[in-house]
Amino acid sequence: MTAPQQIRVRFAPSPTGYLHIGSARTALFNWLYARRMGGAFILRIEDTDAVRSTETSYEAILDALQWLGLDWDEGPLIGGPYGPYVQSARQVLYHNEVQKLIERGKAYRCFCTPGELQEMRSDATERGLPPRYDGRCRNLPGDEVERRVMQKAANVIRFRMPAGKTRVYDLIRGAIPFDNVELDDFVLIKSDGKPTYNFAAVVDDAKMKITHVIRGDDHLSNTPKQVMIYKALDYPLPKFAHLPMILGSDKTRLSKRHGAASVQEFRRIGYLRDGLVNYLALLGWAFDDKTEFFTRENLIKKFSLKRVGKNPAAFDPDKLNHIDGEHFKKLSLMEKVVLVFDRLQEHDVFPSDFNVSEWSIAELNDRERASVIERKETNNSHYRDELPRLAIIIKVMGNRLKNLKDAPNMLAYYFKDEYPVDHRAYEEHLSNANTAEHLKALAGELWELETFDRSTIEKVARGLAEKRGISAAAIIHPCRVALTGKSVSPDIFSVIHLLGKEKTVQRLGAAVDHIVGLPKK
RNA sequence: GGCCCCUUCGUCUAGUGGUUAGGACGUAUGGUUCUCAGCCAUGAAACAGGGGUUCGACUCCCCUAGGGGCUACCA
Repeated sequence: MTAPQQIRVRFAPSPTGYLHIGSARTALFNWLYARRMGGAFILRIEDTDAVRSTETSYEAILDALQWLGLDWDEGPLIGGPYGPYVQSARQVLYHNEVQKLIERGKAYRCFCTPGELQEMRSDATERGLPPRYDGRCRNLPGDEVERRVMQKAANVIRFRMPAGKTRVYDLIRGAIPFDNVELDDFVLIKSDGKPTYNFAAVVDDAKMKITHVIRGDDHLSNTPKQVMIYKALDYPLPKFAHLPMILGSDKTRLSKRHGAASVQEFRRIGYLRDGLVNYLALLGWAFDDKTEFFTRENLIKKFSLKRVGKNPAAFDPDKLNHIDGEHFKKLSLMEKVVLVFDRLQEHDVFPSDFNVSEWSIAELNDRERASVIERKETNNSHYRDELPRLAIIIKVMGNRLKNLKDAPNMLAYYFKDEYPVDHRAYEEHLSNANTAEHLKALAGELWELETFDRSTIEKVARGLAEKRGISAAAIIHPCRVALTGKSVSPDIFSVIHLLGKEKTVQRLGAAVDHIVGLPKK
């Protein structure tokens, strides 16, 4: 009995842009598999495309992975026994390996120019043949090759594809047959000396002892070529698992025109990382017929490659919102407060000239009060005094605030005088002269209050309605629009309380002015 | 064009020869309420099409269609 070999998987992005949501899903599945199996998750940067690779992108990708919490066991920043983990630093390796192939007659130098190749292809296409390399440099005599290399003639190194068939075994799709003639004498080393993706990936995966290659579906057609390289180099073959693609709502490849497409965009919008991770896990994988909510620990516990599906999945923002919301809902009040607080700061929702006085902390229970006070003392933000009131606001908002991302817009009216306004609500509730009278009276009574807490406010408002012989709703609805700009909000008496006496009276006054200023009908 | 992959409600999916084809998102209706959210109740909504195999196909095979990928000195 040999000890079971350690599972090693890798995520190998090329630094040519932000971390795309599809790549993030690939990274996640690799990470989950590694964590599930007690294996190693390796990060490798495939920057063999000198033109498109950038340093900014490299940093953005690492940053996105860190934010997602997909920590790697070997790779950039931390190194490892099989480094370096950036392909541009592994040149020598590729050359040694390709040298072996040349010596074994499994690869050869090709001196064809891009122009010649282009001609070759259009020629073939014209004659209705598949465009392939015609093999004209396949059997150049050795001394001829040597002579041209000495002359520094530009050349690439091609794989000498043998005739026959190659079968790929995919963990998700089973056996897939390919005919080698379709594979072509593809390029291993470009004329700039850099390896192509197919070659570098194989050498690195082999040298890094990768046991499972889990990657996007778009690589499936590359796999037989890679299998041929493994065989030519006598490398042990890893297992392959090709994940279905993630598509946009129109079932075409997900891109910017579908809205957010990169991890950093979702982060900026305000999604919770665990919400995004949970949603991504559900794209192409399902644990059973009902479970959808997963913490990352549970994901690790339940993940398996066997339950990965074959069909491409369309990205559904609605469902993401829902899953994200489920994670937000599970947060404790203080966790929400901290998150929302930071987010409001990022969105400049705390203008310095907006002060709310005369509200009470009585709406919090003892435990909540203690923890918010502790939080306030340890927070060093300029706006930390807002924390207690924010805690009450979030409590009062309850499940109306479904996602963190909505906080700046939904809560703006509590913190500043410029907030989104629904004009239809104004027309509906703030257009009647009687309403102006009611609101004026309400403002007057509120202004006189000694104790400005929720129950007193409610008593006053309802009492006023009774005195004036109108329904409470006739005051409540206009009041809501006057104070929040919308026709929906939490319990209006709580809103009044949280806005404080001064702001409430001020906004009621503005609403009265608005009605009075309306053209007479 | 060639090769390869994929195809269950609008979307994500469960399902592995015999099920009223299940769940979730979204959506519709009613109830509760100061609005909304929530909650409760009730709906609508799918096996791409056609051939086989079989006593019996969503499930197995073939074809067609549609979508996707590869076909680069991109990854």
